[in-house]
Amino acid sequence: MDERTWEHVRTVVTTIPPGYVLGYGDVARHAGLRSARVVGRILAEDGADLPWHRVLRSNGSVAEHLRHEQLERLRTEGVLADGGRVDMRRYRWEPSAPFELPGAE
DNA sequence: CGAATGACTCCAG
DNA sequence: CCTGGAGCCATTC
Repeated sequence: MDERTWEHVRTVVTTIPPGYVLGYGDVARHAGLRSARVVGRILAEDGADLPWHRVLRSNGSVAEHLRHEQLERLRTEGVLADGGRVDMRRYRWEPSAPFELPGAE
């Protein structure tokens, strides 16, 4: 793994504004990666000082061992999870359209 | 080098 | 909408 790759991932994750989230796959794309698993691995090892809680699965669920902490952190930012599941359609952050009205499906 | 593992994703049923 | 099963990528044994 190149150092640059890690930097890219860190940059993307840090860029996600509070109140919004991204999927591992999304972060992978923005960072120029092709695998979401790699993003997960990087966050697992180097995500301690990053807003890693703003990254979740594409379906809005999160890994079991992180479920509690992650959902709690998101909740403090206004991202509410229903049934242990976050509404990606509502909170998903798109760099090109961050001004989409919340709740406006 | 092959097999197992994990903060994942997609497709079928 | 929920479950399984297969695919994927990099790392570790």
